[in-house]
Amino acid sequence: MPELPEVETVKNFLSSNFNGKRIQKIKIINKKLRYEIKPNISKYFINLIITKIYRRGKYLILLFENNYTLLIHLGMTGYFRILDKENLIKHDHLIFYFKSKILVFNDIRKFGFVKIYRPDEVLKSQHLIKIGPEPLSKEYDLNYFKHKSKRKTNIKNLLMNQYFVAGLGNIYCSEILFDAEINPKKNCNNLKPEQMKRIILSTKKILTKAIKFGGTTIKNFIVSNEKIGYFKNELKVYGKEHSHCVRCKKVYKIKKILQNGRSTFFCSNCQR
DNA sequence: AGGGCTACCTGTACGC
DNA sequence: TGCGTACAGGTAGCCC
Repeated sequence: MPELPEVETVKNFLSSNFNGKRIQKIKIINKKLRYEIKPNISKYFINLIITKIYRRGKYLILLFENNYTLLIHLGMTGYFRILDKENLIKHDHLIFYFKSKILVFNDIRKFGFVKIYRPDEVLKSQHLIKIGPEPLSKEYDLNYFKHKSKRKTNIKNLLMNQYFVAGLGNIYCSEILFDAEINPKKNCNNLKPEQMKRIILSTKKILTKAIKFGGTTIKNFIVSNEKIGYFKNELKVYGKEHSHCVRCKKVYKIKKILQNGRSTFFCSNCQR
């Protein structure tokens, strides 16, 4: 599920609720996620305060006062719930007990994970060492794009590649390319600088707007009762095959195709 | 080397 | 109602 705007929303939600808060107890319900949760996880974090919560790409990093970190990925269906009292449901895997709140990690498909790292190790971990720049940073600019887009694939797959730029997923790649008026099948070797510029600007514009709306709710993106997920109403092409294009107004021009086994949505009339 | 395919897991929607 | 199939926002490891 969660792409950069959703993970950013989760980060803000966790920060506002648990930054500076002390974990009293941790309970593993099911350790078998993508990677096994260390059975001795309590040993690292019990009675310690969360000092800062970061996001890098689609990853969450929780920093504790003893300098150990939790690296968390939500996979496709991972999410957090806050409870007043323990009230578990199917696919709850990990519980953090605070003084007055309980934080539960739930993940139906178990593609997510929770790993323990020393702070000097987490950025050098296999997950973070090779990923590309943050799309909202100054580093992701025309100069970067020119030098790193000399690839033998199409622009959709390039944007999906976390080593090229971190945090974009299947929804936002379609939305970004629609906004930039670029055909997702276009070979990234053939992009003109002017088109690269449009992709960069659209990336920043769409992500910024999506974060402002609290990300996109599709199925499993639940963050307690917070007002989130309203970018779903702002989607222009994702999940809208056979619709008319909101830009060129031609009917039935939103097509769904497969690229690298994933659905791509685009306007076959105005994305060139 | 890097790009494509597949596996991982569970739920849902749909056709028959 | 039930069964089989396809598909769903993710990554990573294998293969060529």
